[in-house]
Amino acid sequence: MILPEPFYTRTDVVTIAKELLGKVLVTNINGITTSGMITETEAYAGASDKASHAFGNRRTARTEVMFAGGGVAYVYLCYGIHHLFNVVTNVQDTPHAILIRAIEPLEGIPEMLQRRRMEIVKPSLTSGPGAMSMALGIHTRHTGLSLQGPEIWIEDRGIKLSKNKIVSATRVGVAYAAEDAYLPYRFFIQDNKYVSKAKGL
DNA sequence: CAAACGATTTTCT
DNA sequence: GAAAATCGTTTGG
Repeated sequence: MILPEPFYTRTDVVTIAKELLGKVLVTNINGITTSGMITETEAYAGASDKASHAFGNRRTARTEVMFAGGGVAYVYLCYGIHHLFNVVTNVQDTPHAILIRAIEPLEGIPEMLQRRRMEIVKPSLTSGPGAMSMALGIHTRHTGLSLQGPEIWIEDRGIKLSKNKIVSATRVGVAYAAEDAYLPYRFFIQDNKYVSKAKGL
């Protein structure tokens, strides 16, 4: 089943980040369906989180979509090339978001390989936020889209993860965020090959 | 209007 | 393991 809007509009972004592990992210772009199980996420707690683009309720053209109610996509460009896919959570005017950092490929693997210009499947296909977005065909033009489909959505396929498989750690690439850089807001599935190897621990 | 920066990835040593 | 690449967004003049 597709995760309904109330799943996203809850107020505890950390809880939602943990629950997204094991769910399936699906895209249908230009008629091509690709999907994968979410293996790694990071929570960004809006106004009170120095690592968030919306820290202190900073509103710009780019961050505006985070101020919408939960259940929409926030896609932005980093380092000029990488499209990073986030899920907006919480209620309207509270800019919380969850960065999806890695997935384990399920459907449309040939298409993902083609988009990444790779020939064989290996963990680098979808481990890491920029790589994952490219494999799924996610583009900044998809920012603001509803996660109820028809182009991007997240499904619960009944995958159960035992709690000791969920590991928390510090977030990646947020050293500039001072004390908030040490918050354990990164979550991933232990022993899964499709978790980004980026520095972080 | 111009300059600096980064929630990363890839490639080379 | 370390360093470079690269451009939209943000910030300052």
